[in-house]
Amino acid sequence: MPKDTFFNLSEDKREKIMRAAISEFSKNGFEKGNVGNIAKSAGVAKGSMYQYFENKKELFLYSVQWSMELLVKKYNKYITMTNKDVNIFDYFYQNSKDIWVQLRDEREVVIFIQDVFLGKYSRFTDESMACMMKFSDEYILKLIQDGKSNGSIRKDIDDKLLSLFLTGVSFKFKEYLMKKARIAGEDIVDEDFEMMEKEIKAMIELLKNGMGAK
Amino acid sequence: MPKDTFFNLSEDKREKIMRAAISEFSKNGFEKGNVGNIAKSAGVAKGSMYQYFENKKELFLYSVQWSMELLVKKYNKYITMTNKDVNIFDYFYQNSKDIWVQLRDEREVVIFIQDVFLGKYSRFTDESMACMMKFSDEYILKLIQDGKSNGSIRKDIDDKLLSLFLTGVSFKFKEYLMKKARIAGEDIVDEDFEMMEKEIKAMIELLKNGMGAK
DNA sequence: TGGTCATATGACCTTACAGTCATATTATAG
DNA sequence: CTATAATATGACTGTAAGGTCATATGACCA
Repeated sequence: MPKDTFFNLSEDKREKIMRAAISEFSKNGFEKGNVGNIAKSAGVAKGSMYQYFENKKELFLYSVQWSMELLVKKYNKYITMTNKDVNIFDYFYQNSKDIWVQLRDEREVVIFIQDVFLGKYSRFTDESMACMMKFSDEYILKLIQDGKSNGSIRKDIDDKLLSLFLTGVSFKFKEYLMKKARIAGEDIVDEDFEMMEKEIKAMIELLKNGMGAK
Repeated sequence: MPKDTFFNLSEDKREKIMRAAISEFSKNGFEKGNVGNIAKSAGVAKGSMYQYFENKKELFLYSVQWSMELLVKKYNKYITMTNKDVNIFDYFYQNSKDIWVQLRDEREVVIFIQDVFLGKYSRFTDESMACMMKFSDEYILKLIQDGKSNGSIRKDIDDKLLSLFLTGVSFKFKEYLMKKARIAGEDIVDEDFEMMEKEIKAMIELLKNGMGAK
């Protein structure tokens, strides 16, 4: 957690610092990520960074936290998630669409967070991060159990394997969406959006009925 | 490519060096991976490492190459792959089983290579590595096209999406197998093997027919 | 205006390592 | 047995970057 000094800054300045950090870590990873650069991009002195954060690791971990909080605040990500009666396929649909929308105006933050989840910064088996992952895993598991009891998911396969199956597809598909977004560039047109929506639906069809010919 | 001096060493010594390197990079990643440590583990002087390799990056890249070659040599991985009439589901089955078997006696090498493929060392968008990935992607695509024409794979979904679907599951499942292997420890018993075989089959069932209730 | 406290700053310190090099050792040749 | 080339070695160098600190700046109060 950052020092008090950091929270005494204006919201604007804090945001500038965090965005600079996210950008640097995204580009160069944790080890090569340079605190001096971050300071420069944010328009503060390097020494100041150490008035705000204990060390580079704390800065990194707070970058993750800040990003998550930003996305939650802006898009209510986890509020929609905790609704009752969420079908796992609807969840997949919503989640994919969310990411696509978020990529429009929060490209860097979304890419950063996805990389964190995809294990690019795996040297941090930090508890807080492990906790986030576990939380997400457990949510999926719950959806699976619900799906089994309401008859939308087959019952003959172990929950753990179903979860593996779903998250595997999910991760890969997100990766793909992000690559597409990168190619599409800054502004994503409606045509891209329609295309992408079709692909999400095709993916759900595969999740439901598999790739084997019937 | 290492210098001539390296190839003048005995096979044993070369192996010792490469295994030391793989172990170090696996444990600490590329940036934190220490050439001095590698030298010490391999029982040579640090200076010698620079008689063998131009720099750390070359050492790393050759570690990848060496690992691949070892696995191919020991298990004919890519020879079985290029057989005619390979069904994509059989391929998945064989591939998963291969990894499990290989984990028994080449744990470190397999884990290293998997991490490379899973993008843990993603700062290396090296051509040679990108090439490996592309090769593997294209093989999958070919299997999908074959599957479509011989009627084992549904035709109403785009190849690219099918490939995404399959590799997503595949990656995640491999990750899972490796985690299990780590837990099982040094020696994997027959019971583990049977359990794992059941799980592979369940996964293939999901790939074929999906997770939706029928 | 002067005093006190919080914050900003960048020169400086420290450390860790990648990479070098002069020298020692060993192998090969004549 | 000597000369020469190839290789091994580890002390040394250079440098990048994380982290510190004495000092400057500015805000707030009396």
